[in-house]
Amino acid sequence: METARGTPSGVSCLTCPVRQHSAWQVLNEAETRLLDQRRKAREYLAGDLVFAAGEPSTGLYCMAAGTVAIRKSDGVGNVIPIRLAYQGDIFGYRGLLLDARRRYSAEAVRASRMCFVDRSVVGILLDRNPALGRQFLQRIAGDLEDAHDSLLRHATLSNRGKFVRLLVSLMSHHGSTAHDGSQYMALPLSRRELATMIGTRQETLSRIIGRLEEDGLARFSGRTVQFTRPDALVREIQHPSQANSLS
Amino acid sequence: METARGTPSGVSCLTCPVRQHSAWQVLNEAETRLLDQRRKAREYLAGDLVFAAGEPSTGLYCMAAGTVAIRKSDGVGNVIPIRLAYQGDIFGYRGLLLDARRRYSAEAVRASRMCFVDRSVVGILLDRNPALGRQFLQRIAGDLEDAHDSLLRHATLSNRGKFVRLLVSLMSHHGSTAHDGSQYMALPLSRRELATMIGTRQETLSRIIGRLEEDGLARFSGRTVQFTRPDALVREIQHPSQANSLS
DNA sequence: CGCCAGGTTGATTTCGCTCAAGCAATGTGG
DNA sequence: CCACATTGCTTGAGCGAAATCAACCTGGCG
Repeated sequence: METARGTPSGVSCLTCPVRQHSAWQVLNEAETRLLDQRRKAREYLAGDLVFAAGEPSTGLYCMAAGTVAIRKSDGVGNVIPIRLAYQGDIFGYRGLLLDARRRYSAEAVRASRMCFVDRSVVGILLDRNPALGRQFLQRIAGDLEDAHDSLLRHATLSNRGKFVRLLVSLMSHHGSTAHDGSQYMALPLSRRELATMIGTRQETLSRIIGRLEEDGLARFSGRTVQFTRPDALVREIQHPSQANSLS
Repeated sequence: METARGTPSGVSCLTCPVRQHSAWQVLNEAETRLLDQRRKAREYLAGDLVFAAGEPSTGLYCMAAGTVAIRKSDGVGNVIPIRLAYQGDIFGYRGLLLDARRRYSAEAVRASRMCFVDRSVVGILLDRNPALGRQFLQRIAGDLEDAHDSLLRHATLSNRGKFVRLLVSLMSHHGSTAHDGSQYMALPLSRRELATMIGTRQETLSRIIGRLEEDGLARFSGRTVQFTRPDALVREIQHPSQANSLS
């Protein structure tokens, strides 16, 4: 939680290091100033709910620091993580742009700081700057691409393959590299959730983890993971198995 | 193929029965006339490729009749069907709006007739009528929703459950109801493709089909399916299994 | 201290993938 | 018109992977 409180929230959007990587990059100075005046900085602790499925969409969120998990659930208690949002990511635009109720829940998995932008402000900016609409369109198209990639991988990869992919992707956001070339990170999700992301049970994941350790590819201890040979893991998923040889 | 040739392609967009259900519904008469003048009607036989992954996106397609399968493939020969497009559906907008190369392939699975609309025309219409952009945005968001639903079902449903869902959804587009309340249709895809849509092998699907017949829920013969008790099938997926009781 | 959530481990069974054979419908060339 | 190949689908046997059920461990917490 120190990370979130570390940076003061009183800074301006104009100087925000996040801006040039976000959808706001297309705004000019006047528009950015408007955004800055009307935004509301909010802080969340790990476990806090940002919004829940079924709520009306009142605005969108721009991540300044931390990690937020976006999850989808059906009516009978099944929940799957859809994606994680990090610094610079904007989320909540789907419901807002469609003027629909939230179909996902968003929960801070670390202490996080983000700016809330009300729908009225987004509407003004969209009217003034058509490029912003195109930005959001591209984000949604990117989300769609990700979802289809997941579908394809679910259909073709082994559980181990899926998990390694997931680990490598998480490492790219959460990881640090040590002096000896190994990489390490703190897992942002529980094993149970990691298991549902690859479509298996927690017990199965536990055994997969055991096998990865046997093979000397990674070391797990609580929430921390270390890739002892990062290149070997990357090679394992870049040289993928033809069709369904689910071995 | 008679279905496709049955309706003359010389009709105007203004009188097209498809229009009021499609994204074009927001166009006024002048805009519709422009669309009509610049569209190019094209005919495809079953098996014909409309576009392939990797091609540049030169425009979009509006289905007048028939069925088109949109598929995604990775680099090593794995292919999964993403969705089927029917009369009134528009496809190819993703690549066009993002000005990107095709990421999917589109193949006519029945003889089909569709109108091709060049990117220049789409650009003009988007500039003139902002509501059209919103229409496409909603379509993409809908596609995203579908993809996430698939992910959730893949993670939670049994193979049988997934197949029944797929059947019911296909029936809603391809099916007819008989005098005795039973429903029937001709399957638009091969068993192999149906199998990949639910993430299994064709042999497994064959056994699932056998079990459905044993249970007296459906009858299969070649490409035709009959739901003897449609309500029982719907009940099977509406009263879904809690969590992963993959029985 | 006992309780609980999160995680691991083990024993058992079910499921689905693989390999292989067979079969019906369709096509092809002699 | 017949031998033959091809394609789409079904069926069977064997086996490996993963789900299930259950016990157990660990650390955190009232």
